[in-house]
Amino acid sequence: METVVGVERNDEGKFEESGFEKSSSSLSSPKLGADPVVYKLVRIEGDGRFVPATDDEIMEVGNLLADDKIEMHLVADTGQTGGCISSERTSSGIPQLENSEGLSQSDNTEVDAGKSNVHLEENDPSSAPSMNESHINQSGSVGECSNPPNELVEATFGRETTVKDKQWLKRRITMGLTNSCDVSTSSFVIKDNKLVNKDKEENRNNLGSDSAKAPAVRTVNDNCKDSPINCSDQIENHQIASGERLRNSSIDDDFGAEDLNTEERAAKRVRKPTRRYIEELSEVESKEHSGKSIASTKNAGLRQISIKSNVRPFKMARMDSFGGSGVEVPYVCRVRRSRPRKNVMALMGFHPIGMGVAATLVKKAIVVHNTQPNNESGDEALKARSAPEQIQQPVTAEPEKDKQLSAVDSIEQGQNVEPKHIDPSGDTSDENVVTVPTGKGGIRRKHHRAWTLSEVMKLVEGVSRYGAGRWSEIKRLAFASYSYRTSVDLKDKWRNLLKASLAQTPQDKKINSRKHASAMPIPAAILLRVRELAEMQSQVSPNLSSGKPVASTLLLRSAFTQSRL
DNA sequence: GTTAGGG
DNA sequence: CCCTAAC
Repeated sequence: METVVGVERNDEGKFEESGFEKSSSSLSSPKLGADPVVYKLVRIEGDGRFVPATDDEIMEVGNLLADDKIEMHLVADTGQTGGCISSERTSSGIPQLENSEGLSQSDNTEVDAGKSNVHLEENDPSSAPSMNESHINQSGSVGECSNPPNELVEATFGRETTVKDKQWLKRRITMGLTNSCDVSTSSFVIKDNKLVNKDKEENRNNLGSDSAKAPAVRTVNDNCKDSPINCSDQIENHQIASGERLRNSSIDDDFGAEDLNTEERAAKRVRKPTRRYIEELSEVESKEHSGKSIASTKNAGLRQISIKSNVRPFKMARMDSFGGSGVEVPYVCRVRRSRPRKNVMALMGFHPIGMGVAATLVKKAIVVHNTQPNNESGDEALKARSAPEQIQQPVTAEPEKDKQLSAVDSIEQGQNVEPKHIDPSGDTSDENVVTVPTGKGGIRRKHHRAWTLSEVMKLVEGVSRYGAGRWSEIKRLAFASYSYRTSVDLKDKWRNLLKASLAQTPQDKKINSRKHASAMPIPAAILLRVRELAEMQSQVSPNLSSGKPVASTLLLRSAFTQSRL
């Protein structure tokens, strides 16, 4: 594939943004400032080397420039997109001439600040070149990011373009523009005089004394800034990274889009796909594409992520000593940190014998390790909680912890041993077991601690007092004695309560009637209260939420004492 | 370090 | 309950 690209350079060979002048035949002779810049047309071969453009090519471009001024106007708009995206390198491997910052900062071009007013007018001699140049500029940068402009570039500035193609192209361009980067004329900074002033002021602010030298192209870029949402949204479809960059850069000094953005975010906290999600996705993808070459240029970015994260788990055996005896413990090392227990346990399942031994031995070890277990210190609890994560860390994991953990896992998995004394956080008033072997071999989580009614009560009360969302507050004040409940736990529990309360109300209380012997039936009164609170909090603005415990708390209390077993 | 949300 | 992203 070969592409014809315009490359501008001054005498030193340094890339500059500038006027337009072709080396061999001058298409137009912009009377720019004192700094003469040569604009060269070159073709870039597949291997990335420059080849001087033939006269034909040059003529081609020239015709285009001459014929389609209006098109060029539009093209300039596309150019903004290019400017906005501005990747570091062109798709063909040449270093990008300028990125948007470069453009805005380049002070080599003498452009009268006032000129920017007329910059976009069709007949302005200086406008055409600079716009064209911005287009060309874009030809590199956009290549990676969005497809339609890419087509445009290849067709238009490739040398094998038929007239017919061009016409089609025009339509494409126009349509693409209206769709992709909606720069409505009304919001055109340039044409509207007031806005122009504003714009100029902005330039001045941003560039300081350099404002007078602000290159014309910057004006073009500013257009994009005025509708960054449209731009960025479009772009994000193609490449998130670029979109992000654009968004960041354009938000900074943008005035119009501020509220739009906040509005957009106010709705809900936006989360980008989690690593797990990506990984899982990549797993699937990699299965599908296992044989194919990975390096197809499109989607290269995404694909790369896939590749990186697509690290296969591998097993290895490790000699570990539990309570003095050496036991070979299968070990899973995944780069990705995620629920390890399942993996480990699954593996364990394949080595029942070894596991058995390990389990028993480990049991000992654990007992030893937990000689001082009965303190309620939150630290202990937290340590115990977070400990399992270490098991998946490669060999570097601290052996002690590791031991302990694998041990716990084995026990869990194993023969229903129920070492209550393992309970890391000691026990509070009414205690339940750490591992609850549910009838058919299912195992409750190690750290699982069923919510007692009293806890639920406290939670509800806390929420009513401090408001949902102030989890740390609630934890600190209402759950001071329950060290094993983290604020996250509170939050989760509240979420569940909410769900329960909402699910329950429509169909009266089947919950109570049903025999949930194991699961603590939450008294309807509490659920009711939960719903009440939820409603309140959703309606009342958060600043009022710090209000009163409300009388119903008392009712709740009585309800609780009654329903207590 | 906290909070929100998905798993 | 865990994990992770957003704040």
